[in-house]
Amino acid sequence: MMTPSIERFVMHCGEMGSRWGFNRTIGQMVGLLIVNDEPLTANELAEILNISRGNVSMGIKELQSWRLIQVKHIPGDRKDYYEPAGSIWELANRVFEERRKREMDPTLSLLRSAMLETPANEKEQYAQDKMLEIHDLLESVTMWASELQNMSPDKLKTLMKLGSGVGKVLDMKDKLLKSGSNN
Amino acid sequence: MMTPSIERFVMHCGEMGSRWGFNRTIGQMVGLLIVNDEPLTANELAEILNISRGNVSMGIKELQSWRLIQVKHIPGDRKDYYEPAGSIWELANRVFEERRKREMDPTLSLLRSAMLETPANEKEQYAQDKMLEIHDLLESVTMWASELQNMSPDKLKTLMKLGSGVGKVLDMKDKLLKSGSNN
DNA sequence: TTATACTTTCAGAAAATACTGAAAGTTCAG
DNA sequence: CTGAACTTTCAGTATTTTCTGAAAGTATAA
Repeated sequence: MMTPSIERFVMHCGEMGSRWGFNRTIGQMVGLLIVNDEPLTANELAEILNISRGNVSMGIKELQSWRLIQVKHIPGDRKDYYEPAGSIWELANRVFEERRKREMDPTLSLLRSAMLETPANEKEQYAQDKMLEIHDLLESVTMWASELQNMSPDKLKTLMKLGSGVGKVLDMKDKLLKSGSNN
Repeated sequence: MMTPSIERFVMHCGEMGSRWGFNRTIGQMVGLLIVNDEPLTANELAEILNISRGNVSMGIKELQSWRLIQVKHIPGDRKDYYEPAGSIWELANRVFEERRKREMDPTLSLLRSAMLETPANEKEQYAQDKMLEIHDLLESVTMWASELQNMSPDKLKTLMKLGSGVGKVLDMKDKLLKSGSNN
């Protein structure tokens, strides 16, 4: 049903699934939909991956909540066909964003409320200091990440190609600003 | 044993644990060690978190493999005391790096080997094209991430503060290079 | 309306993961 | 060496997560 190299890829997605934030089956499903050259129905997914129809249905719901797949209707066919919701680049962005929401936002919100309390003693003061440090770091990172995500893909790609070269560009910027301030 | 606000933070770390790549207990352990103003022994961890001594021992091993905690010996005391292995910034870096290793490197290596195969038909050709796209994206991201991690924290912080302003700096760079090429 | 072709839901089963505690291992002072 | 103080290991158990399949739900054609 799958050629060996495709199967290897799909199974790998399954194994990595839980590290990427979902579970085995869901990893396999999205992997398969990405490398398959045409949309698949829920029944086809179940058959190809050897999992129950119910499991596929739950997986689809989850993948839709991540905005990674979408329904495609084929004229004259009542079945729901599924395909990736965008290019690889877009999918990667969605995973990134979704994980940010799930992994950082709740913590940020907990920390914000912790910052409002008045430390009752030395130990609490120490703890609050640390929490503030974490809060500030998390906040810069999330803000930066969301700003990067709003940049055009082209610019982002340029930036990535630049690599550690950004350092040089930053230095340049400083010099320019300094000489600019003399005007 | 813990003040309410500290307990709230530690329990939150437990709940987020699995999203961050470890499990509940390990999340609690690292959370507690971070906000506690002094190193703790394995027995203290077990007692404060109400978990078995054996569980603590396994958690310590895991946290050491992430390079998030380290042993501290107190003169004249045979017990092993544990404390965070560095500043919040350093810890965050380690988590980031470790996750990159666990979440991207294996996939990159699978994809590299998939690129060596010769597609047998249309479907395989399509799959290989997609895999190449994923490969290239993952590769740029990992390379960029590791370059950023090698930058000095100061520069990284400047870069983050700059936010989407990097776009402007990039434009500036282009202009400078262009005018520079006239020399 | 009914039959058909499809999808979703969810209770219970199966599988995976995490935890306990007792036993074995280590280290070191005396 | 011996025993006390500490740590690690791991088989068995508990908990959590995932999966199945049958029943219920939905939509449409006739």
